[in-house]
Amino acid sequence: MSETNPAAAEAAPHRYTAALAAEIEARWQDFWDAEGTYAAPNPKGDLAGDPEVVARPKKFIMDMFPYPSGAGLHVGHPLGYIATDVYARFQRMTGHNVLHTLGFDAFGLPAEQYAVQTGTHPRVSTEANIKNMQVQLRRLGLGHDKRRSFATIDPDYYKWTQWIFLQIFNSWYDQDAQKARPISELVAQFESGERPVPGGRSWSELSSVERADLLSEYRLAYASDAPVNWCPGLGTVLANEEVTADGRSERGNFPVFKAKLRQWNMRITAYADRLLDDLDALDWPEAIKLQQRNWIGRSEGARVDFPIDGEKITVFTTRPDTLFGATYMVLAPEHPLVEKFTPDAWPEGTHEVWTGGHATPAEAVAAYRAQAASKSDVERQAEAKDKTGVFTGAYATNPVNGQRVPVFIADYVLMGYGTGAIMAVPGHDTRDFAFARAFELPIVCVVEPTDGRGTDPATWDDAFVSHDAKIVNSSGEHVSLDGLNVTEAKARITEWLEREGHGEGTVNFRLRDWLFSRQRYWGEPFPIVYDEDGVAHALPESMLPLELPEVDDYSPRTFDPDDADTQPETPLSRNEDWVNVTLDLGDGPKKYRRETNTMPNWAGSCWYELRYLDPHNSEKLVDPEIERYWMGPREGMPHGGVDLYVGGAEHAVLHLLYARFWSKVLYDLGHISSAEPFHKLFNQGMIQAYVYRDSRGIAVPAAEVEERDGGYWYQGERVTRLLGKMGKSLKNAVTPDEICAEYGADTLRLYEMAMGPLDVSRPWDTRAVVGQFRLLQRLWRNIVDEATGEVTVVDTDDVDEDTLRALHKAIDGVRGDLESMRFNTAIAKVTELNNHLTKRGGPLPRSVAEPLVLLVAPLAPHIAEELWRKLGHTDSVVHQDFPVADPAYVVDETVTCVVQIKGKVKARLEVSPGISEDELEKTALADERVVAALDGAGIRKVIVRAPKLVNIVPA
RNA sequence: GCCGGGUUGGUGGAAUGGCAUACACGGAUGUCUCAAACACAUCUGCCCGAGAGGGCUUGCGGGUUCGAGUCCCGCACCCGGCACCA
Repeated sequence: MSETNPAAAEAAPHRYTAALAAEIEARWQDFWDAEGTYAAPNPKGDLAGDPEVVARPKKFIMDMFPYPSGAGLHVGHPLGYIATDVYARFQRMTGHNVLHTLGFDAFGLPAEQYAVQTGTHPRVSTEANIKNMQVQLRRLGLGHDKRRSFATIDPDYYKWTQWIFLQIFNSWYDQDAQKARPISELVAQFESGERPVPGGRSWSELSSVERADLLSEYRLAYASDAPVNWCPGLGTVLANEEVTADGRSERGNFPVFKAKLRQWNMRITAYADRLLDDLDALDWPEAIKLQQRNWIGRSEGARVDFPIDGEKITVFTTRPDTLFGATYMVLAPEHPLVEKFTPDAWPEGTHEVWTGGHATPAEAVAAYRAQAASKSDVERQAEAKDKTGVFTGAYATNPVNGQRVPVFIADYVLMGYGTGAIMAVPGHDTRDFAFARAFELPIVCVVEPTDGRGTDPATWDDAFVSHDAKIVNSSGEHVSLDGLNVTEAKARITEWLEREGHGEGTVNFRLRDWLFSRQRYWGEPFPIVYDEDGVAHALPESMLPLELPEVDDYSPRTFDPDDADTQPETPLSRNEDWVNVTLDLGDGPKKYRRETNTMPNWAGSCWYELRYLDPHNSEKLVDPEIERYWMGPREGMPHGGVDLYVGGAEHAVLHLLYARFWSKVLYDLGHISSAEPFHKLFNQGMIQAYVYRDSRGIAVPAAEVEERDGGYWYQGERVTRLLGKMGKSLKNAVTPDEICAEYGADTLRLYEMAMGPLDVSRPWDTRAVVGQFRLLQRLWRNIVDEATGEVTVVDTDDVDEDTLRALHKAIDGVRGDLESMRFNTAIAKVTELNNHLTKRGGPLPRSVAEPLVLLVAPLAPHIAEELWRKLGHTDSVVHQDFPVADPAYVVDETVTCVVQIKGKVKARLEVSPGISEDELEKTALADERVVAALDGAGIRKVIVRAPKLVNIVPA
């Protein structure tokens, strides 16, 4: 609590109060800014500095940068920033050149929506939010190199985002070399004939449109028609989670249609294998690696062609070994071949449940498609248990045994995965089994069950799914798999399929290309123009940055909510002067139309680590020497990258995968030396907060809830307590500003670090913050006289053993804890030492006070800086060496040895740490409590772990 | 459903297979004070017992081990993520 009693303030005018903390903190924050205390020198360029510091080992310590929201920060936001700051400070004190800074991820939807509502330009509101956040963050004493900060909306920054887009646009993936290469090298291959042009003509015979279309097949950034959730009523495309279960928009409740839209894509799938393989060398949490592996979703299998009417349907299967058990096929409802094979009438004897009650196949297919299209993806998935579908009237042929198999459409098959078609093996696939039962389709057993259920599928309740069993009933004229195990059968059948031209072994990925355009205003404009033939051209580097133009209205044009045949009209497209331009792209002035989509929010965060290194470089994205210095490969980090990247686990796949992808392209093209952006990743937990709800379930202001009689009360009414997220809507937000005002930033920092291990979520408890405040007060009082403000430390060599041991044990423990980011236990060890010193009383020897202050410095930098100055030093505590423990004092003079009998503690002995096992055993067996407890019983065995433990096992 | 993580006092949490409950919050008592606050000191897992002391205890049930919060198997519950992935 802040000091309010005048009498007490008079008695202790120099007590460490909130007011004094505020004064100290403001003073040192000003000092650090003025001195450039946290400036990290580059080896060259405008940020070059002290060669001695540059020569040290480097540490690049980074946070996931924030989006500057209008709501400002609550105490949950800075958790990671404080952690990286403590770690960075520790690294500075252990001889490293530390790069630590923070920028802003400032393009995004909230600012645009605010602009639509208020007419305020997104730049205006965003920059105001950034300013506000900078004030809040500065108050925490974060040691950022502010020269390196930027926002992704700065034209100097997004110039390079656009430049990278052009690098990607102007590249293709060479499958032989397994790397990206400039598109000009592909053109040269086509020109020389080294690579044949599809269709048999020569490159010079192709029109410009044909050339552009061909290159588009190769470019790493390409435009294509992609299915999207189009909402005419809002005039925008929606993400899946913005669409309700019944296919309407969450906002406004308008209908949403699946529409094809010309969109930019990034060919991230070309990198699937490398993104997967390179994970192995990264120091990331296994859980996150696993999520990325699952997201990429590599599966080995085979493509199999099923002949139909002289053509074929190609399926992907991971179980080609079960081909003899394929009794029907299913296509995704959107599959383009469906119309082609749908006959005019139902074949003779078509089963009634197959037709869905429709008179013709065309009618049935149309009805099912309409029904599927009206449902959202979420709903299609929600109804997964009840298998729906309809017969197309067509039959294909199973290549392995020549059997006719009916072709269905069903929405459990997805157009976006594999080939959009499956062979159904109901005997050995759970979903196929359910579908077959619903539609009375034949089920065949081709994998011998190992669970005793027998080989008659009619008696089964579910499919038999196993990868470790014998193949049966799989013998045909041409090939037999009987008796082989699953793995052998896969190899045998794949070989057969390839030999006979019915298919091939293949690898399929779940990963899809990255949809890269948005119909928004507040994003990076594409540096792309279209000529009169509609061919896309890259702007030359000299025309970058392509700045966002002013527009009258930020809202997209809306349409009749029910009119599916509309197209989005982007805000940028309305600025005709900007859109229609005459440019000279090297072949004289010509008319062009600009691309009017903008890049997604991810773009700016895909490469920002690189710009921190060399933020003002106007010639290059980053100077190669500087990049190699901070991020190049090193011992233990073969792909290079940031030394530590801290952020929330919610970015496990998208952001981290996209950033890895961009790194690899830039690496392939020779722009950077690091093939991975983030060598070590750490996911901090969430700070949760209690949510109090009244009897109607409405959240009540958490700050006004009282606890008494074992319950929680708000305005006399009993309320219930649950753990939830912190935020405005749940009325439980606590801001760093209020904690700083009541206790100071050092207390807030300590509390956030002391709450628990950094990687787990834990609830905020404002009442408990005072504990860390008391720690700082006691620390202060151990060094400063509260009445006079004078330092009480004495210069003496005469320090008691207990204190030396307490000090060096603390140094040893805190060092290890900070290195491995166990900040909570580091603080506990500092507390223990400080409590020892409080209890000890008397003036502190300088040789104890100084290391104590240095131990605290990474955690509570302001008070440490103040005490360091009071102790007579004129240089900043930030660049002092972290104390090193004297091993002689880390071990105790005597240790407590526990004597157990059958694992139960029966006696404790004080012994020397160096005691031998024999002597310890003798001492233990001679102890009277042990003798009494053994009560004459013989001894079977004695386990001795000197000097801590003896365990006696009686006969 | 699948994948990942978790479950330790009134609360947040600590514990290389070796004294379970460090450190902090909260609580109790005392010293100081006219009184209170602050500070300092002592106590504070649960049960039995006046006490000495004894028994029990890391979600539940098994197992491995001289010894398990920690390793293995099964179950329950909680939190994330993914989801008809062929």
